[in-house]
Amino acid sequence: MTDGRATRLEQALRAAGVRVTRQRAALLQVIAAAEDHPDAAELHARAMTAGAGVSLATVYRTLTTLQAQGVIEKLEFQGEPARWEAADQTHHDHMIDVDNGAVMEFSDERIERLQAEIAAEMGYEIVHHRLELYVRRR
Amino acid sequence: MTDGRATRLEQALRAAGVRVTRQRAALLQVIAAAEDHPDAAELHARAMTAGAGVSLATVYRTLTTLQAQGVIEKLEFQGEPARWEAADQTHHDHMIDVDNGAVMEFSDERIERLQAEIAAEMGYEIVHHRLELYVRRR
DNA sequence: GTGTTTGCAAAATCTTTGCATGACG
DNA sequence: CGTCATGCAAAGATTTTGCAAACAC
Repeated sequence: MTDGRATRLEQALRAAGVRVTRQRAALLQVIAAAEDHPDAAELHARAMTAGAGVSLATVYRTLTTLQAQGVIEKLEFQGEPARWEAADQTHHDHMIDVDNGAVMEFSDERIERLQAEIAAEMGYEIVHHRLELYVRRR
Repeated sequence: MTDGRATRLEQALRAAGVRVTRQRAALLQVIAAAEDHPDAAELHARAMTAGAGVSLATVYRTLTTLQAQGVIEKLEFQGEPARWEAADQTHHDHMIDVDNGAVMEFSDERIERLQAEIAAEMGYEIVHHRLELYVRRR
């Protein structure tokens, strides 16, 4: 079975002048399959396990490229290496369990609205934002 | 004129078993005087300019210590070295102008409340959080 | 074909650390 | 004085980059 989403993505990338190399295709697969939030080293390991020869340098370059294309998003939690997630979902923020490192997603349009209001009041518009809740089970 | 705040802080540190060395006193001064959000290298430079001999390693160790004491807070904006600010103010979040790097502070109790609500609904309590708005003038 | 992308290894950046020496309380 | 802190230099961790060879379109 062919992965429809990956194929569509590849076409979009080509249309944007980004070459879909064997390495990039492999990383797209790995990212699409990820249900967590892996960092560069982890993505590299998964691509290698999947049989795709890719260098870590290429992983980094590819992540930058895919981010510029809006295909993936970069997450930078406190003091950890950057993590990545597919951007094909609806917007959400993250909640991190400080005891076990679990990362959960949540979204709240009231908060989104308030952020936009606050920025507007100060004469700005939001380009992007970052909201992370570091939490503990109660 | 003596700096009342710095003196009180030093007493609190000593009470907590933290020695107030010449280097730490100098850094406390520099941090108290800072009206911006300097990183370790910048704090080091300011301390040196002020005539205090301090090594960069000590600056890093001191920042870690002061953070553990709740005296300062660590800010980690996207892809920059960590910045620091005195913790003696009321809680606030940050807004960063993506065009010129200016960092502004803001606070909104409605957002704070919503965050706590969301965490509670999922069975968690907030240990700390991070909210950054990357903005552009409109 | 030809301009992009890759791999490798080296470098860059920021931060931490081991160990002998110095100094705070 | 005993213990904690400092300085130095070396190491760590993550990410970036120069350059020649390989590849996508």
